[in-house]
Amino acid sequence: MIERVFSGVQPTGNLHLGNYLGAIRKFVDLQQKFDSCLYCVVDMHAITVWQDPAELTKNIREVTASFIASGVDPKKHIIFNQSQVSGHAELAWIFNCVARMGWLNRMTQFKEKAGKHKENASVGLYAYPVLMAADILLYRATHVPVGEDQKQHLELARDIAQKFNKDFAEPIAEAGFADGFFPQPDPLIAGTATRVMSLKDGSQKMSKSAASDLSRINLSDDAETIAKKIRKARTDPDGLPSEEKGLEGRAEARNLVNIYAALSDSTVEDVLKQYGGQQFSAFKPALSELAVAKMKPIGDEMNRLMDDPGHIDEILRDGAVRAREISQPVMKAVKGIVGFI
RNA sequence: AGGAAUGUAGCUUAGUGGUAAAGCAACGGACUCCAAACCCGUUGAUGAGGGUUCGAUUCCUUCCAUUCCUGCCA
Repeated sequence: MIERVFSGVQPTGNLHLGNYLGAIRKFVDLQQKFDSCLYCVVDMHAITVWQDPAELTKNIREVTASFIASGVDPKKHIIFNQSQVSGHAELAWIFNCVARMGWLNRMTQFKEKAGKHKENASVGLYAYPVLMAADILLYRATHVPVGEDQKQHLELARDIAQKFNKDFAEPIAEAGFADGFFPQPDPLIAGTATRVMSLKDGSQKMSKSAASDLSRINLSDDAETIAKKIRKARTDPDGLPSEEKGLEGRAEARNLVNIYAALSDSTVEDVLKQYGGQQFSAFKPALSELAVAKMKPIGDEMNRLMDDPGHIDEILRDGAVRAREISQPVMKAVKGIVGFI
């Protein structure tokens, strides 16, 4: 069975440094290691909470642009948006009938997102993890880069794959698949998990929904804005320690060092070796120079790409065609297995 | 499906038939190695439509949304 990576990013709102360091940038490394990578703009997941249609269109293009600007090769691998490949929806329905309500009731992310108003959440939000399982298994993907918060969803995908294999063991065997039809997708925990925290509160993840825009660095921020945000980032009264241990209990300081390490492709240890003992007034300008140097080319390239939406759409269309080539035989087999004519 | 209640700023709340108030949040300044806290300042709201009235955020009415209770279905 060939190894294949599937990863999705939701086109909702602003992309920020956390999205970049936590996900998008990793795609570039993965495309060296795996022959087949699918990078999917999951627009169908996005609408589990209401999206303004015009904004959604723009956001789909923006995420696509961020992939390309970050260095993903849309020729060698596949960049596409989910809704153009109907197999996602078709397989999700079949999986809806495989997955059990009890499994979904346990999903912590639904509980968090729906909050106290569970009755008011969309059915789609509830069924979200099933669609995600379909995304992965539609391509019989073997490796899925996931963050901590998505681990539970991946486990559900494994459960669904397993139950499908078991429920339809006989027709699967008849179709010539000896060890089950769907593989068990594995999580890809990429090296140092870069968790980028809010610049205003080191205990919160950097997020597009935080009240203050100063808490995040957007991919669309210009050099001046990036510098300002880093200058205003929260710290503490001490200087930088020379060893990692000195960052204990100093979430904000650690976050800035983490960001520096991630952007410079080095380690926290190396950064502290260089900046240990220095004041934030020295470190912050260095960090902001580094951030601008790394982020600005990406932002510029995104802007350039966004100026020609037709070109982006063409890339997505081409990706969708190739994604369909992989998924159609899978879908055809699945339909046969469950007994559809 | 029946009944009840609520709707004021991003959030939590006040209030009045005559310029809509506060706390938190946000933003700016000051302070600070840079920040935080404190201090100073700024932005920002009556769900939508209709009616009564000189004047409606307030009274009436319709709609919409939300919350609670009861029932029905699964």
